[in-house]
Amino acid sequence: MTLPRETVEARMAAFREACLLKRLRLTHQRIEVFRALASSEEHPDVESIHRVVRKRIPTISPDTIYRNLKLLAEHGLVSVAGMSHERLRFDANMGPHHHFVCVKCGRIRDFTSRELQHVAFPAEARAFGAPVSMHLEVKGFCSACQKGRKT
Amino acid sequence: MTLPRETVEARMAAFREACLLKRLRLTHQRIEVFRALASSEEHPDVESIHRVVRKRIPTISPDTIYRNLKLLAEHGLVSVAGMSHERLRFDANMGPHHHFVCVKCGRIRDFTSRELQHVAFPAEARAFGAPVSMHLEVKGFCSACQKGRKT
DNA sequence: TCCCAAATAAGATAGAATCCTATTTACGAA
DNA sequence: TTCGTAAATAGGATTCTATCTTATTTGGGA
Ligand SMILES: [Mn+2]
Ligand SMILES: [Mn+2]
Ligand SMILES: [Zn+2]
Ligand SMILES: [Zn+2]
Repeated sequence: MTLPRETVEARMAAFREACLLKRLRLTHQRIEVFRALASSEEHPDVESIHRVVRKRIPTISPDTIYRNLKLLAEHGLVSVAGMSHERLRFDANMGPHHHFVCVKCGRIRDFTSRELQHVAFPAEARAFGAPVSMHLEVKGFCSACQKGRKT
Repeated sequence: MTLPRETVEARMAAFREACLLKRLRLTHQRIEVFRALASSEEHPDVESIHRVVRKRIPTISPDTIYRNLKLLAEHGLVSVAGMSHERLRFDANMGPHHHFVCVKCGRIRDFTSRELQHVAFPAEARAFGAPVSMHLEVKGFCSACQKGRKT
């Protein structure tokens, strides 16, 4: 809620534009859900957004927040922070390494990179506090899922 | 299950060693749970590990898998793949950027890095298929959580 | 203004992860 | 080896997030 008003307004304008283009109805619920997210730098969860939107639309249901955010994510208007939110998955490889994650089948493959091995914590990240680890996640289509993919 | 036997045996030996050192009891359940994970490159979930271990210990409960993996993760003997697994969190910032995630309070902060901006997909990752995006996650203690931290 | 597919509200449901507790067990000490 | 005890387990109960179902409402084109 600390974003400059003009940034939020720009996002709102782009949002309305994109919804018209994509034939997504501009319900007040949808607009207020997006506004709450677009006004935040906190990467909020559904409950947090619900608390905000309920001030303007007291009867809005959590399901509407979920439904809209999922829809907007599918249309590339918002994104989900972090990795695909499935069940917990574990790793016995405790050496430093990175992951290639297939966005279709969910398979996770390890890799190391001589280049990246020596990359220090970015100064921009260090400004936020004390980094302790770094993990690169490359998302894409694995070889198996790549063949037989549309277009 | 395609890992060389000697790799698995080395991991088992290190595991027993670490458990003795940390005074973690070497129960059959714990040993077999670790063995199942240490024998896999698939970053398996609890259900998958349960299926494997049940062949040797038919009465083992899923709770025992969860409990042991959580314990072992706290002791740094295994790790959890991907980012902290809490509820879904959303992002209206659709530009390319990375995240600093505080391991204590869970706060997520955006940053960009001129260096990283121009890093191509690592060849090692490209070998697995067709990469589409890349995201760096720096974990650490944010400034607020850093002060007043033990040691 | 009318129409209807899209969207919503509210409760039901599903599913992952954790909790509870009686029972069993690993392992240090005698 | 045996014993005592704190740690660990099994299995059912519980919690909690996210999705689904369905009756009702509504945005927006005609
Ligand atoms: Mn890995
Ligand atoms: Mn972000
Ligand atoms: Zn795949
Ligand atoms: Zn913090």
